[in-house]
Amino acid sequence: MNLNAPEKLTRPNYHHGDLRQVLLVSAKQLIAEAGIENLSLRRLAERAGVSRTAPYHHFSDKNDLLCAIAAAGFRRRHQSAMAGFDDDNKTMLEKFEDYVNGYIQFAVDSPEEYELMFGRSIWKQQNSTEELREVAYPCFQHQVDMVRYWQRCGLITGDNALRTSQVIWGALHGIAKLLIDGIYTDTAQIEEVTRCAVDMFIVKPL
Amino acid sequence: MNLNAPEKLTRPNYHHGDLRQVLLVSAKQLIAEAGIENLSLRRLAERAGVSRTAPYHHFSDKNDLLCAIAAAGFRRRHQSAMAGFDDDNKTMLEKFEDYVNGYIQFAVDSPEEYELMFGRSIWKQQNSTEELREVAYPCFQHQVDMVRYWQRCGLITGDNALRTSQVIWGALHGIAKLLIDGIYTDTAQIEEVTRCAVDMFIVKPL
DNA sequence: GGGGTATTTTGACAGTGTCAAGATGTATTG
DNA sequence: CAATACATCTTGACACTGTCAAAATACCCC
Repeated sequence: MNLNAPEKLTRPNYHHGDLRQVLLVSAKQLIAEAGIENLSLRRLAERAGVSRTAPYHHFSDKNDLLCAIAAAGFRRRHQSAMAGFDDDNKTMLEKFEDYVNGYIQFAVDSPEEYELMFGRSIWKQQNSTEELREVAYPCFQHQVDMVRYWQRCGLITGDNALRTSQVIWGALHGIAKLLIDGIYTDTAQIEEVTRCAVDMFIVKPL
Repeated sequence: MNLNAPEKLTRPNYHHGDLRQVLLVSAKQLIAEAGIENLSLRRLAERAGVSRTAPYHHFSDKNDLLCAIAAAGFRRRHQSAMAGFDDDNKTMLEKFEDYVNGYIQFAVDSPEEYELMFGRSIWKQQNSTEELREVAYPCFQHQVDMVRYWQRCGLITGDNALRTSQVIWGALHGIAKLLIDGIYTDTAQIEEVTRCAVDMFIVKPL
């Protein structure tokens, strides 16, 4: 019937079989290549060898897809952060340093994924999926727990772990954003800035 | 000729006369109402009572328009920051507190404008106009100068004003972003968070 | 096999930014 | 004053976008 249907040649079955997963990894690739703002469902479908509206049977929305990608990112990030913190061979200072460095490095290494995970598009005005929230909140909570630990160790001042954690996370988030959004243009200074951040937050030994 | 041309009725002259300015203020309104992502040149033109492509004779691009709006925002912000800092009736601590509070307040009061000014869309990959850069960089530089002042006063530790300023600005930027992007959902805590930030950055009196 | 459901497709609609050509004013110059 | 140059505005068009409705196709269970 339709002679201009190359996808039918590359795909033996009418049903794709694993479209949801393929869309997710393909979207991640597309985002890494061209940025979030250049991700379109249509191009995504084309890459998967599927019609324009096929994705809508696996994701209710474009926003739904973005939330799913972000949720995967949070899972990955959370595991990495926990692994770094639970390493008993490290001193508390090393743990803090690694946390700071790891946070910035994650953002710099995958700026587009970071932008998606912490950007406004999926968080503003009830856009976030329940799945996303369920994955992200433990991630946020873990940061508070770590800060509480460092406070009890005496590495960080203050007694309100939540507030302190909000400021520290804010600093890391802000530095990361200013870097990957192109405002801090000199990315060679990353190491110096993070070191300065660590110095400013820890209690100085006399 | 064209009977469906209501704009011709509301506008006596063929030439608008002040379209560039009207577009700027109209765009600012539209952004404040519906957010940056909902700003379209077409709706903007419609509001100004002008055809879709008329704006292109005053702004080469949508990006060009956004940069112009952001530049105006930087001018406003810069003046406000300078006025607050040059007030000789304030102690250095009060100046710092006012700077921090003013920064967060500016972002919370006009989240969409803040998003535009410091968002990636106009800064990433050579998107920024020369006019924007010329207005914004003094704004950034002023923050470094203030930090240097506070360091010399002994209010803030460290000897590298640039690095310290980058961390402090990062913290303010990050907190602001987490607030206005909807990740810190509890906006009632704003005051507490900013106070905590001030406490963490200043040298504590014994 | 038959009916129900999940999946995919085609068609369509309302948007978007932006380019090319033409129309209409204003300014300047001869 | 007339003619020419220039700025400004408009219409038409193109290639995109997200998303809905309806039809087609394949899979699954009774």
